[in-house]
Amino acid sequence: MTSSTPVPPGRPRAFDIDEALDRAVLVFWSKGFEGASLDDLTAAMGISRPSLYRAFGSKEDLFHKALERYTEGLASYFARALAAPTSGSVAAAVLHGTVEAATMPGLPAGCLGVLGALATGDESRQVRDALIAWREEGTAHLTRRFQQAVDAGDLPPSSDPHLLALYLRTIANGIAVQAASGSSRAELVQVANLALSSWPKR
Amino acid sequence: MTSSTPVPPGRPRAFDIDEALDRAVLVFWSKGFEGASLDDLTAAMGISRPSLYRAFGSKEDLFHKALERYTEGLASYFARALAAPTSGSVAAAVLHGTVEAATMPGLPAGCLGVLGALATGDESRQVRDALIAWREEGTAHLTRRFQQAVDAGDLPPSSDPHLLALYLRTIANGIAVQAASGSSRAELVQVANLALSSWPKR
DNA sequence: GCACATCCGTACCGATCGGTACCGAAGGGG
DNA sequence: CCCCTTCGGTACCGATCGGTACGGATGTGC
Repeated sequence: MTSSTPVPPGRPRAFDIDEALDRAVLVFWSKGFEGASLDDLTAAMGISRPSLYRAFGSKEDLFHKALERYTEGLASYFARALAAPTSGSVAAAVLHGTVEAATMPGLPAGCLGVLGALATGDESRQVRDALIAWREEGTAHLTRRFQQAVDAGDLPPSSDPHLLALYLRTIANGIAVQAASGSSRAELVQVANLALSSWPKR
Repeated sequence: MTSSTPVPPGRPRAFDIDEALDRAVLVFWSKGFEGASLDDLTAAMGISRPSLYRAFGSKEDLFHKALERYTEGLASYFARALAAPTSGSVAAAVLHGTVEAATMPGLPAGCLGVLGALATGDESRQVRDALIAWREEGTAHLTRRFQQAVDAGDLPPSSDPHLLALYLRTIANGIAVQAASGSSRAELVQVANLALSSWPKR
């Protein structure tokens, strides 16, 4: 059964193409497509620039192959979640899998599929941090507001104001990404209402 | 009362600085900080490159001023929402305001605070679209799965499989942004569980 | 009307971007 | 042993990036 490994002519490749692809996944994941320069990629992959182009075609081709590998690897929880027995267990598996994959120690935070065209390069890190602080400030405002609500008896004493604020921020962030992806206002209003249905009753 | 407008020496500015800032907001909003080139900005603002630097300092300074103006303008719904009478009405005002602001006809979709360091320039539009398609595919899978659940009696017949799928995607996107912003796994697990508490019962 | 300060825009800077021409090296097939 | 094919890296390409030097224009204060 040598047909599965028909030794190609010419000088053999001196690096493991899958291992190099794994390195590329990490770079795109943490820096995004635009933020990942060829120097970043070649340095992480341990190969030269022409080697990258021979093996993967172009930066964009490389990104698509990295996304594919990410889908079959670190994001494979999604496919497994679809096979869960009930809709509730599907939903739980999707969200818990997302949380787990987005917060893996030693790996970039977040999801390549969301941040790939979104994350930023080194040069504008200050801007990115400023925006994180901007969103953080909003969360802090909400936390204080919900603490007042607890104090006023408007929310059950068992409520966690910070959790509620973080919950709202998360929904709002998700809505922003969905809107930028083309979701309609009517759809997102329904999503918002569904998210609000789990709000604690007084 | 001329002290409030002490006519400065030198040649007066030939353009309205606030109007130019509004144009800059739209550019950063739709293309992100890195994706917005100086040519994009100067073309939209109708001023030359040195004029931009004299009036705003640098590209980064301009971004911060644009973010400030966005906060006080199109994102002012957030400050108003905090003043709503009950926590539930705060939450509803925040999410509905987010949806409305993120889907304003004639304005960029999404939120400058989320997409500012995230959106992409023209050059990688194909990559961005590919990622949108990637997330869309996931939503489609979930929709089919939940349709099966309805057919099997696992979900109430009144359930909307597409809405449930979109809801999950939105939460997952928000979780990814939060994770990239530094939220811990423990926090996000709580957020996920809260989101799951509104899942329809059989 | 003259000095001064600021604005205007053209035309340029070095750095970096993604991508490639080129040539020596390393393998298999005849 | 030679040819062919592919891989290796150096050194380069044009384009674009953010940022600025500079000289002419336009206003106020003396």
